[in-house]
Amino acid sequence: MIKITFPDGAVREYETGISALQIARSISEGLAKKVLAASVNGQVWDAGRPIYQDASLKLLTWGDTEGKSTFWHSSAHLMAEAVESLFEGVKFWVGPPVENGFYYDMDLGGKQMTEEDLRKLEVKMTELARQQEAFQRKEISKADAIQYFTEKGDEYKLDLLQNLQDGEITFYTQGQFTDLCRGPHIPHTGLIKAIRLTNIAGAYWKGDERNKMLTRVYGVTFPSQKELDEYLALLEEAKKRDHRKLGKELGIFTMDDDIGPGLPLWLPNGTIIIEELEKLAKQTEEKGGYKRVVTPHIAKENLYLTSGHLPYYQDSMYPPMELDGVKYYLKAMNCPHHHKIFAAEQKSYKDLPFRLAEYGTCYRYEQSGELFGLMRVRCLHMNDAHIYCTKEQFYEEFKAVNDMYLKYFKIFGIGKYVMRLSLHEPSKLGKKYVDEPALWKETEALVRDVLIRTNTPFVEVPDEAAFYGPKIDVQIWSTIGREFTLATNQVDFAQGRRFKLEFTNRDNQAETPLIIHRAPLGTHERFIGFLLEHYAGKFPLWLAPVQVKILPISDKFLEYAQTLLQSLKNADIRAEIDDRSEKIGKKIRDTELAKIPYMLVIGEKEVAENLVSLRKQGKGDLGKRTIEEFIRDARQEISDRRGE
RNA sequence: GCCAUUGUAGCUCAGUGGUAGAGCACUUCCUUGGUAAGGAAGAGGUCGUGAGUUCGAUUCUCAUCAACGGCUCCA
Repeated sequence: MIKITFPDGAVREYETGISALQIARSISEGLAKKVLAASVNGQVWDAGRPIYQDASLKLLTWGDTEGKSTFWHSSAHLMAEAVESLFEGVKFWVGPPVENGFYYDMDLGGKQMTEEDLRKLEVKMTELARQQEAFQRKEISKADAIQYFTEKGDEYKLDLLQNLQDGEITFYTQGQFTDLCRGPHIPHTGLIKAIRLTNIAGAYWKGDERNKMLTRVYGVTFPSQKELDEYLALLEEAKKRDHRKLGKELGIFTMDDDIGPGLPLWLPNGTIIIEELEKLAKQTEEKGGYKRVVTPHIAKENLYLTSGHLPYYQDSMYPPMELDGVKYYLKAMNCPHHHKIFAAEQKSYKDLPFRLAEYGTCYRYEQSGELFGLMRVRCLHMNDAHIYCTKEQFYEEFKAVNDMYLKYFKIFGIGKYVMRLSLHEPSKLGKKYVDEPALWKETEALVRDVLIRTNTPFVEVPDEAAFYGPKIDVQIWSTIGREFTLATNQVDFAQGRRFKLEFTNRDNQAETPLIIHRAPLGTHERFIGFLLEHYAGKFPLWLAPVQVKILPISDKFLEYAQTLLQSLKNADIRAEIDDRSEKIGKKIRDTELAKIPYMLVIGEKEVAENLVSLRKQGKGDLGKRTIEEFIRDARQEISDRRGE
């Protein structure tokens, strides 16, 4: 007999060799039907695998992350089985679960897969699932495994086997399909009730662009049709919040073939948002002791040779234009320009920290396949600043930057974010990173220290630093689940020396400052793209391009509307009159759809009483008040930069 | 940059080897209506661009550009 400890602390005895599935069945048949896998002593196992020793046990179902990923992993195998039956000679690479479903990479031997094939595969998968094929685990020796795949002529699985040792190799078989796999899997394919293969994509073998391109098929499955339907509905919702769609509908930005890929044109509404964001940044930076500067969009080649950017990033800079035998580049970053401003006047330790801020326009020739709406563009406006400070000042400065991030997150209601401490990879010194091992260690420790001392939660990620120093990237998620890097906060020990930046210290010695690069609001492009999805286009009052729409019941009241408009304009509130000869219902509907925060409905009664009827977007009628009252409240809401 | 898909009116989309349609938006007229769509008429496209096949191409083929989905990349 063995002792099994359950998550609630209960301990029960079972016969040696009992499986999690049998235990579940002993509790209830209903539970047993839902069990997908089991966590045995913290390890995820097949639910049907016998347990021979005392263990802690957690039954995993659809509600558990591991249960879900096991389900999707098994679904990938089911898909592979279907693919094998429809595409003879297919060879598989890997098929893991992902955040929303699974994929399997495969070599179709020159054959092409189409959307129609996906539908056929879905049918085949459903058919196979109905047969309730059990997933059978088999431990196998490396020699036998190699023999199996050699006979099959599968070089991909043989490649995988190279890195595996005897004793850790297992095969899983369901129906006609056998795969090298460490598992675990769900008990049988019959649990997979709803199947949707979502798309076909290319993916480099082992993620290396020098390798062969494999075919990757993505899919998602569910234990019931209802859940699939809900998932599809969610995708529909996400589509409506897509910043590219909203950006067009709300007149924020546009792209034009004649301008060029990745070069957005900011429409008047979008420009208002840009100006409001810059106002916020200027106010915040003013308080933080930053000085504003403006620098040119181009510079001589030599500047980027000095900074060290050119050898690292030449391919992603627009090619140079040559004038009088000198090459000029469009700037891809603002730092070298700011360094030159630091160097323009003699500096003493009394001038430090020296903080320069600029909403700098940069041009980056991003690979064509990288371009993505506003999120990834070739012309960007960066909320950039550089802080030149001593090592002693570093902690306070870095902390102040961190605090600034948090202040912004509060204003914009960004609740979910992850700070990623990006470190260098020692083996790539001199290639991807500046070859200064001691300085890397020192600055990485400095940054880690700030995060720890300020109790900032963070994760460490290796091999993601900038070439000149470690950095903190802030990862955020838009409400439709899109993940991206918003802000970045970097330490730079390299460029100060390269530019021979110096200040005179207390001992009358020349010293090189540390440089902090920071961009809490990222770029206008990415941030506004994010905000569009974050707010679903319903901007808070302070950001809304049009804040108030005046809706006269009929054009008899246009004159009164004009006096209201004038009052609003005098109070710096962005307002418009809907002077079309439409019914009030139509005017309200159009204003609601344009996501304008406030509507002032005026008719005979309002004119007689010298009032306005206030209506809030999405909330409906709020009743009557004087225009002065409305202006007072609206101005307060704007100056508070209120989110809701 | 690589693999796959898509490109028709301002927007969303239908359609065809014989030089194109809907809804919304737009213009004009009628309507002056009280909290999410009043009515009528009209204007608008050399079907992404270039070449080829064909008596004839928006439709078929190729190339090219762009967008979208991934991969790789992101100072």
